[in-house]
Amino acid sequence: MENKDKALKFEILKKDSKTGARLGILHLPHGDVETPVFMPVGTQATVKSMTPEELKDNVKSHIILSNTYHLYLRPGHELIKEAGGLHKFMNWDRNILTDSGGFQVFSLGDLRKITEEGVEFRSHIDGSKHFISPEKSMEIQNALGSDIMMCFDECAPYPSKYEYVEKSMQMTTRWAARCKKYHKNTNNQALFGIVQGGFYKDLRKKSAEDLIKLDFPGYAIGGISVGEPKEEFLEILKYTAPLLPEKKPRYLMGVGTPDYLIEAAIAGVDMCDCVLPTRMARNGSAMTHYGKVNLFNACHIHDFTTLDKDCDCYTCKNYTKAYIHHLFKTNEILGARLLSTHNLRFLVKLMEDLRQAIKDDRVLEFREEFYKKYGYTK
RNA sequence: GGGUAGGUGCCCGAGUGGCUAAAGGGGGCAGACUGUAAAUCUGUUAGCUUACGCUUACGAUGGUUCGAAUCCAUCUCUACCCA
Repeated sequence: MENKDKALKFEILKKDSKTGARLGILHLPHGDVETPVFMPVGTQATVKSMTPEELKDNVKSHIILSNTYHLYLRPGHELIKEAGGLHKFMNWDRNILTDSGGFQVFSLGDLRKITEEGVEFRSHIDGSKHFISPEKSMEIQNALGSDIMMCFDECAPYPSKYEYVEKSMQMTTRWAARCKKYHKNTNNQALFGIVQGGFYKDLRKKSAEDLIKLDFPGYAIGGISVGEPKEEFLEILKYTAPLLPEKKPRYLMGVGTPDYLIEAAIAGVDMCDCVLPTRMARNGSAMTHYGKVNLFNACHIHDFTTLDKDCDCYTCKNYTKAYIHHLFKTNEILGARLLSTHNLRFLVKLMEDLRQAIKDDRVLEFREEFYKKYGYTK
């Protein structure tokens, strides 16, 4: 089953006996990554408000995301190539996964026009017109030099009609073949395929089967967590993950609440990413073992306790809720930084704990304990 | 002492006869955020009531009018200018 891609080797160390969860290591050009893993998102060559040192020392992250579309627009992939690649440009010597720009096809709404050839965008910055094809996305990601690249795909909105999703999924598969064909730097960059098919099981199955024929070193589940109810999310997640090759890494795109991460791992997913921890942080909310905490709320004015007594992060070791509340009330940027540190560490640590639970073969117990504390009724 | 401009809801501020419980900011209180068009967005912010609604409200008092934050008179306070 070894394919010719040298950039990635995936090793599965252990499987949980009662769930689909697995413990693994991604061997990548910029070091090993233990899985299941949560990957912080740094769209514009920066995980907002965090330095790479903080990501290493405080968050303890080994892989982050960045974005093709954004970096293509600014500063331009040629400039990043000139800088010596994205790692050097942003001073991050661990792994980087780049999204293909496919999600922008979804999120930019009426700023774009999709054809078989590719997608015509109007820049969200200045309105200028741009065209990204599967080949162009590969060219950009090659120039960026990320360790894992993503195929250019279309992420269908929720809800969407069957006929639309079917056509969209088929095009995504054709685009995947074109990506695969164009991408030559397989020794240094692993290219993942993305399963689409919305919330229709037969389409998910078809998408997975066709992509597997193309033989990618890893597979992502896209088009999920786009506003659907949790039951539908779980249904499609549990259905889709096992369709993907057992021995290859599975990446669930765009998932970042603690419960979704746990459910994803249990379904057999190895990698997740999300903007949620950093965005929530900038907007004043913290994820904690005891549920969500909004630091803007007046109940923290005199609260000189720490954010989360079970957290080992820099913020929780050094600061009180009263202080962080004050920082947000006064619009001080340090508030966003401290909460970003905490939220990212919280999710990275959640995955560390989950990995330990897999080692100890007690994933379901771990989930129950976590949910009980967090306040989930499930 | 004289003159001028003003006093609007927690604050700033629009409003010059009915569509005004009163625009818009700010502040306060809450909510949302899931491959980042997000340090963003949404709701709410006189009192009573589940609600219909009722009661108090635009410095004070009195008046004109079917009807006044808006017009008139007096008083009062503030700012600036002149003595």
